[in-house]
Amino acid sequence: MKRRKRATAPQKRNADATRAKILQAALDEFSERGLPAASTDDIADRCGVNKRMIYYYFGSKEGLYLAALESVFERFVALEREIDVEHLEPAAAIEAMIDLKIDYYVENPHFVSFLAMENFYKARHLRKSKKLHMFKTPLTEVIARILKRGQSSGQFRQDVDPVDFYVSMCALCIMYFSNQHSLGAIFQRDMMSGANIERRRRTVVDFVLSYLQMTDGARTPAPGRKPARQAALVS
Amino acid sequence: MKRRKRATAPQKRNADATRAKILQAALDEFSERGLPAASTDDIADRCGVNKRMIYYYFGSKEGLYLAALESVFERFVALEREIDVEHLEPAAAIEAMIDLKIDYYVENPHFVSFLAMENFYKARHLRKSKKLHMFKTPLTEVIARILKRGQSSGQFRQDVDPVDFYVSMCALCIMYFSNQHSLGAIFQRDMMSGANIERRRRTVVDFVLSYLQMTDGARTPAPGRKPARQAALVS
Amino acid sequence: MKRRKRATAPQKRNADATRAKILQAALDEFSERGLPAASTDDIADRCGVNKRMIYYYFGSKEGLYLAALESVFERFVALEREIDVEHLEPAAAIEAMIDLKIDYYVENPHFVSFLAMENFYKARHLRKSKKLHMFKTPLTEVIARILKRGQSSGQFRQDVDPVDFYVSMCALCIMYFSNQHSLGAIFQRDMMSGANIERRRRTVVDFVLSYLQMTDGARTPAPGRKPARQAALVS
Amino acid sequence: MKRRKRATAPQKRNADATRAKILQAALDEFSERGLPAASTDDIADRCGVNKRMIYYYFGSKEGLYLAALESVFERFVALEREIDVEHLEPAAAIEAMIDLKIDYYVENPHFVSFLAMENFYKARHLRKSKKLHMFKTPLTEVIARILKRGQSSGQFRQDVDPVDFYVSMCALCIMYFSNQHSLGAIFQRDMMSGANIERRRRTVVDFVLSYLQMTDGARTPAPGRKPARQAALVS
DNA sequence: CATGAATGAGTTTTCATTCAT
DNA sequence: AATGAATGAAAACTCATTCAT
Repeated sequence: MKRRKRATAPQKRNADATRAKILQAALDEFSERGLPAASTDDIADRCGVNKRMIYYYFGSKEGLYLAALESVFERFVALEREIDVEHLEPAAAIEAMIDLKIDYYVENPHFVSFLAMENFYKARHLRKSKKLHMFKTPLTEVIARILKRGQSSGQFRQDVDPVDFYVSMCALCIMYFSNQHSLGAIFQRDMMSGANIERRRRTVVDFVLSYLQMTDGARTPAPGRKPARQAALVS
Repeated sequence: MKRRKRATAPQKRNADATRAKILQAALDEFSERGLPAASTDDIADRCGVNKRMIYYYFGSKEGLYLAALESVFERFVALEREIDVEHLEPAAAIEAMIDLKIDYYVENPHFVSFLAMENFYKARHLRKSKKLHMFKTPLTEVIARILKRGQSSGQFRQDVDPVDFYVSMCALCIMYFSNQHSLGAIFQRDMMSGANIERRRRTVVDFVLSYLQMTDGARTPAPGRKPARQAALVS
Repeated sequence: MKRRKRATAPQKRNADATRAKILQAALDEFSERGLPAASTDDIADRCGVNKRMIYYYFGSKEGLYLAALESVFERFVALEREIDVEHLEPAAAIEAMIDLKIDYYVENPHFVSFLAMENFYKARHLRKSKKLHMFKTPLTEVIARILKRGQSSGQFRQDVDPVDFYVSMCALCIMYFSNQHSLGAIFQRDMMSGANIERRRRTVVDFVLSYLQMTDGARTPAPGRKPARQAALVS
Repeated sequence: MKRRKRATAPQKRNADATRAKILQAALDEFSERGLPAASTDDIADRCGVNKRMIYYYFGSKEGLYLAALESVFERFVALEREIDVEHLEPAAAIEAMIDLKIDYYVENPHFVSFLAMENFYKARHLRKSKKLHMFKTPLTEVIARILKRGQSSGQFRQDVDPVDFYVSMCALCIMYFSNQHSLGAIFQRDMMSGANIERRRRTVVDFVLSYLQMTDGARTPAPGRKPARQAALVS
């Protein structure tokens, strides 16, 4: 049904504004419906801009997706770059980072969606991005410094790989949000209630600090452990 | 990407086999391309079955997706139901469960994909499933029993919520796999190498047991912690 | 979605019964949805008979339609053949025929539907019927005899063509029913209420008898009448 | 019945013309084949317009059907609105209206087809039309005024309901055309020959004026009339 | 007689993209 | 810079009909 006349008047000639509007609409559309289901018609409708402009500014639907993806990652690493925890106690610094992440995921569901989507597509587009090198999360370096401080003061265990540690911390923070819907459906909980999010935050902090403060080798090893089904891992 | 006239001979009349073939092809197609991008033409071609049969057996593309989703979850909970760790030491039992999960994710990338996809779509289809009640992971109960054993023997801390704990364990296990591509691209690592997977496995076990074995309140609290930006959580 | 197992057990071998069931279902389906929209699947479902049987007994969907059409017309002319009005006064005989028709249309909406449908399709199938000759309505002859009686007694006008008269009588009776939905929508009336049908019945009788009882030429002629736009009729 | 690649050159950009072409083709296709059998492919081919344009302008096949239906009705009531019979003698005015109708049906078989089709579908689409209120035929008011004039001059009977009368007049006019094919097949006549149409016209005028000019109660009542099978009408 | 499974052609509809202004 | 109109390919889905048992 011939899309009803937009209410808005034809665009003033304003390249930056138009571009920005399209990008914002793309962020919404892609994170709601995913790359293949997103429609250029809908994106144009969402922002009251002529569909042709998408091609003018972004070349193609995929070009627009890439731009949206990059913008999402840029904002994210920009925030991580801003954090200043060097003046805090090591444990407090770790907590601050966990807070940062959790707050970010709560407030930026777009990021969570794009990250999941992009992983579903095997990071096909992310890898194509010329800005990929900019997305190396700055936190790993911050973490490295904090770990060092905590280790030299004896608060933290010694054998921690920063990247591996970062992944663990991240996993504890993000999976709750990225998988909120299946968890919610299966456990019949509203994962996004304030109380549940706070509980999550405390659990994450507890997990991470427990790990860091555990004296190396102090924990009871599981006796007779063998590297389960190692064969399968070769593939 | 062209299709057209299958060369294969007409199907033998065998309802179960045909249904199963379609389902398997759907598993592959959906987990590779996602629900909207998956094509019924391709699914039919993949399994050499007339496209019409998809509608005969599953009613619609979405019906087929739901059937595939359910089959993926059924297999998963079936495995979790089989596990027998009651005879193991609590710590060893926990390790065994982590092994089970990690091995499963390594060997069943379909599951990881479907889970991510379904969450992307806000569990829209999962919630529609009449089998949803069957997907309540049996592990939470196993975990509850093991925790109790570990707690009464004094090995484990007291204040552990089984569901919350399950989510954490799960997060540590699965996020590495579900996000392997973005992590791999950003950190320039092959997350699926045997060595990396083994390292991951050890880290997860370490995280989880550290948490469980930490004496309650023993870890240094981050001084002056306040419930960061609680306001934002109200929404 | 693979049509759910019929509740009924597989058919007993009973040719006539099966044929009749299919025919009845076809009557319903065709008169509800029309020939092109009717589906053999639905017809089979409606009567709990295997779809293949439609082809066994009727050859094709169109063959079934023709059989349904013929059955509808056969029942109709059978009724008209039964009527006995020879013993009634001419006017009463006319009234009896109008009653017969109106009652029939009220009670057999299938007939009204099939007649409209078949006319929409330019009587394509009716003309193909080998039974067409049987459908020459017997009423025209009954009418001819009654008119003669009424004319010789001086009650009825002389210049009446039986077929033309039959068409008029029929029009007054059936159009109210065949067009009930557009009339109902436009005039916001429930054409099928008992009161409205009765009013219709009286009006029809009034129209028909007024016409028949009018002395030839008695009515005021419209002065200066010319055969409006005759040219257009050539086409 | 094959289509495929139009040979025609791409359309000039002219929204109104394209829309109009599609609508005209739809009028033809729908009135020839009916809503379900009509094909958007054929409609596009008929008017040399890209099939996609049907959806661009009308949203769906059903949207196009509704637009066609509305256009058919609009033209019809527009004509009825134009008629000016106030200056004619009452009887002549009635004749003029009958002429108008019959001429219209002869020249606009589309209207007859759409009306029959829409009634077959229980006025489903007509009722959905936002323009339904515009289709209340203006003739009923014209008729009311003429009847009043004829009644006060003593030419016409007193007890005439305008809507009921309109339906009768309409029935006498249209049924001959809407049912021309079954009547033609059964009576072996060419209903559309000029002579037959003229005879019809005279009969209709005769019927209608006889009814109107009949002195109330003057006609011989059928003795012992009882409201035949009234019970059946309750339902 | 009766049936469930299978087929291929055809249908509406959607979509990213480009044209002409 | 911006726009409404136009396009062709491909998508999901439907259907009458036939096969094999």
